[in-house]
Amino acid sequence: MSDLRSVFAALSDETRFDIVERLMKDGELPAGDLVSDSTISGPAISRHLKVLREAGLVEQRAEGTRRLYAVRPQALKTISDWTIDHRAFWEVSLNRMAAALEAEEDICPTSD
Amino acid sequence: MSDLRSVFAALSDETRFDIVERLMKDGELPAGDLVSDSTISGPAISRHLKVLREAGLVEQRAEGTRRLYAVRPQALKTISDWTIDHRAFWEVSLNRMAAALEAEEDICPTSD
DNA sequence: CCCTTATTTAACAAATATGTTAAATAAGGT
DNA sequence: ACCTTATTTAACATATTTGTTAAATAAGGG
Repeated sequence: MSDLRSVFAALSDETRFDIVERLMKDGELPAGDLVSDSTISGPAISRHLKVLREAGLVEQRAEGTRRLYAVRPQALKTISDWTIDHRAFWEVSLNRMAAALEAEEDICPTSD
Repeated sequence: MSDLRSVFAALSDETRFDIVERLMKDGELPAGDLVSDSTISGPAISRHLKVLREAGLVEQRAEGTRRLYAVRPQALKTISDWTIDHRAFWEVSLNRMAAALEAEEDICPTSD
């Protein structure tokens, strides 16, 4: 799977999305902390972390018996770059829509 | 599923990702054109289009017997906004990594 | 060396996703 | 009304995903 698509696949799952947001907020955390936060089992979290690792969304570092996980900023940049690559399409479209809305207001103004 | 996560889920599939890129490149297209471009069956494409619609990634417009599909720019903006919301995390991290790399170069310079 | 803690792997069941073909629906032309 | 074209829905098989519990692995302490 392409880098970008596997990143999207990884983030489409709620558990994994929450893990990524948590790691961005709190920084590097041991797997155990992510398990305690979650309602699902350790093995399930462990497999989610593997999916995130394989998608390049997180990296793992050993410290004694613990495994510390952190978000790889490059993965976020990959997504950002994709939106930027297509900005010409969507930003222009949104502006045009806003303008059309304004023009409509002139014809049939609302309370605000 | 949250808006953002269902957008990610929709884009994690290659067929759907390709459809979205095609529609951004060429603009509004009838379902039939998307079928002819693809190696998979009409019904399969039709179901992919439904997933994209339900995720808010595309919108459908009827014109006679044809159904014209187009990417909804808001969906792209939703993704862009998410990366921007977290830019403080990933951009700073990347800069720090670049700086660390530079510092290392000073200690053990390479051929370039 | 054994015990505890931290984490992953294995084995399996249930749910979800994706493709296929055949049938249904809808619009338009003759 | 009937036929053609465009698209979707239905029914079904298969593959993938995701959760569970039990067992395996790895590091460190006594």
